[in-house]
Amino acid sequence: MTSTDWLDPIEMRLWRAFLTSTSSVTAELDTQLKAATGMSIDDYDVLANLSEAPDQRLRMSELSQTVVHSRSRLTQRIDRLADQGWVKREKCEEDARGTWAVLTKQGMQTLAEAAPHHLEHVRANFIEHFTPDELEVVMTALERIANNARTQ
Amino acid sequence: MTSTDWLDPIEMRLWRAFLTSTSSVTAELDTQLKAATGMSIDDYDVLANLSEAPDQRLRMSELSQTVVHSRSRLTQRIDRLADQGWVKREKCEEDARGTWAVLTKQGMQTLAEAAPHHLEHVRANFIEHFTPDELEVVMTALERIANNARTQ
DNA sequence: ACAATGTAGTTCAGACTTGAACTACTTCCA
DNA sequence: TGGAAGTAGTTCAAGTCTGAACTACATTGT
Repeated sequence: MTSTDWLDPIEMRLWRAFLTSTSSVTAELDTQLKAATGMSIDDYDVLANLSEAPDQRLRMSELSQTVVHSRSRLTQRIDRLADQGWVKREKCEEDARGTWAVLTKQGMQTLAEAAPHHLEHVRANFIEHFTPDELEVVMTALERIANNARTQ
Repeated sequence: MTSTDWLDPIEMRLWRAFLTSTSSVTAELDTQLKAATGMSIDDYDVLANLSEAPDQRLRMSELSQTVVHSRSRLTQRIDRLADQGWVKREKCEEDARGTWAVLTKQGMQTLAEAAPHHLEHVRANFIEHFTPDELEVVMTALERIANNARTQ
């Protein structure tokens, strides 16, 4: 008996494809983004989420959930992004325990410069490999999984 | 203009769902596996791939591709797995530069003990969220992406 | 033959992540 | 109203990853 006996072959192929596609796409995009801009794909993800938030700001705890970082990991990422001048912290008035992570003007500009190049690579390495029908099905399924995890 | 202008909204939803589902599923499974067995999901992945290889062995470079690790990362992972007694290195006769990573008997046993519990969680956190039709479509699409990355 | 180029794997320093412990504030409820 | 329990965020040490530099062997072309 091998370790595969507990998932049938199709299920195992799905799981393997998920693991491999995940790792290789993010590794590839991370390399490209670092070479072009010096920021990692996780840095980009933080800046992009802040850029779309009301007032370009999110509470640390909310941001840590959306980018799927532990609290300490986010603390340290925001430290580094603040050193770069791309993000700043602001005290939260409504809750004295809280902190806002706020995108700076310079961070916004850096993101805007990085975006076209990065999204071109997202398209080339990921989006373009789906037919329109597949895109719809895969999106629906992965959103279900992402939402399930978020609410646990 | 925001960073999303370069992918249409559906494409962006797919990309976000991919990033989030990826991170949250692997984080969740990693936590569960570490609590149950002390090994990480990457450790498991290495052991599982070795267990299915002929003679329970793979060359370092081939293994580094299948688990999507840089060479130095795999070197260090195999160091740790060897410290645990789950894997050993053997010199490669055909190519004196080469090294085999070989699953030990103890590694096989540890994997066999870990597998049911782990795969149950893979099912609960991932597989069960797909309908049979979706499973087929998502698998096909993700395999295409994984293969594309492998051949670049 | 043999030099040039390529491939397999390791090493090392610096960067990053993990997870538990900690401070500070808030909420709950007797 | 006050103290017990919960939440927000940071700190720190130990563990892990990155990427460039390195050793050693193989292949290629002349």
